[in-house]
Amino acid sequence: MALGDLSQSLGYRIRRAQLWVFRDVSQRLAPFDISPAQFSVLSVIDANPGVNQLAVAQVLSIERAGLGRMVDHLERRGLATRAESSINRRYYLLYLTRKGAELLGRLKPMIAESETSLAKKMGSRAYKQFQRTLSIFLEG
Amino acid sequence: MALGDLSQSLGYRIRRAQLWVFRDVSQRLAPFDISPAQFSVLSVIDANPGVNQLAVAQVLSIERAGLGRMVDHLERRGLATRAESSINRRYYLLYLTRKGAELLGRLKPMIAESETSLAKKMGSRAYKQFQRTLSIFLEG
DNA sequence: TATTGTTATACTCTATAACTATA
DNA sequence: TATAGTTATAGAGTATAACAATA
Repeated sequence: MALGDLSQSLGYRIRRAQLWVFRDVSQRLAPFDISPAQFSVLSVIDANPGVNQLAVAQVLSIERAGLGRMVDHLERRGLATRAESSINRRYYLLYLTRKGAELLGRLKPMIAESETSLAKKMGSRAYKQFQRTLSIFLEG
Repeated sequence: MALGDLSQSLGYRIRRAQLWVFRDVSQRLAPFDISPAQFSVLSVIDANPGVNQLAVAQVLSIERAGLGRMVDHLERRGLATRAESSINRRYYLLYLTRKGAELLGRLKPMIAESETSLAKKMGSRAYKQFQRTLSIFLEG
């Protein structure tokens, strides 16, 4: 069985690598009922307490409408809160609750394990070079 | 604005790289009303005339149910056909129609352009090393 | 006028299970 | 019993536009 043109496509290989990572991360986070996307939002709020929704959507390069629903979900689970801004009343200031911060603390080792398994699969030398090269995709 | 834990995650960078590639490919294929996933199926059928659906799903690492619907769609558009197997009547033998083969011929240069833009963004040296390293994700 | 967030809609993907027909 | 394919369903992700409130 041949992949045809796909076998020469780096874009397709990146897609397959991403699927591998996504499945690995999903399995490790499943016991906590957290998706990779939810982890990413918790991480950004944790790193930027009081951030507003649009800024989170922009740094993650996702749509604000989808992020709003994600925050609804995190709020319903008691992991994050929306506070009103006294400076700009269009903003919601996002914070992790204590419960959210505690959960994130337990998720971090799972993500670290996933990174380790990825480094093992790729080889640590390639892992480091990839880190450098792929940083260009974090903007835009 | 900080990404928090994500900034140290290669898995997340791979995700962002994949999003970049996906958007680039989608834009280039949009004039033909073809998605990246549809292109991948056309490529595999082209490279393996008479292949059955399960084999296509397996080589692309996707679900057979989803692939069935994709083939429905390609068949309705006159790009692929299902033929009955005289050897094993559970099989559908998949082929590109002439129209499908002609379309694929016009899509290939678009994908090649996307690969070029990716190589330019990453640097050709990294592009080549990535090709080698990421081949491990093509199985399983 | 432009920005932040919400709502609604629709489409795609993904995952699962149950079903058929064939082997 | 196992395999190839279909059908149905539900959930998640994505994209869009229209809208309200605020700047």
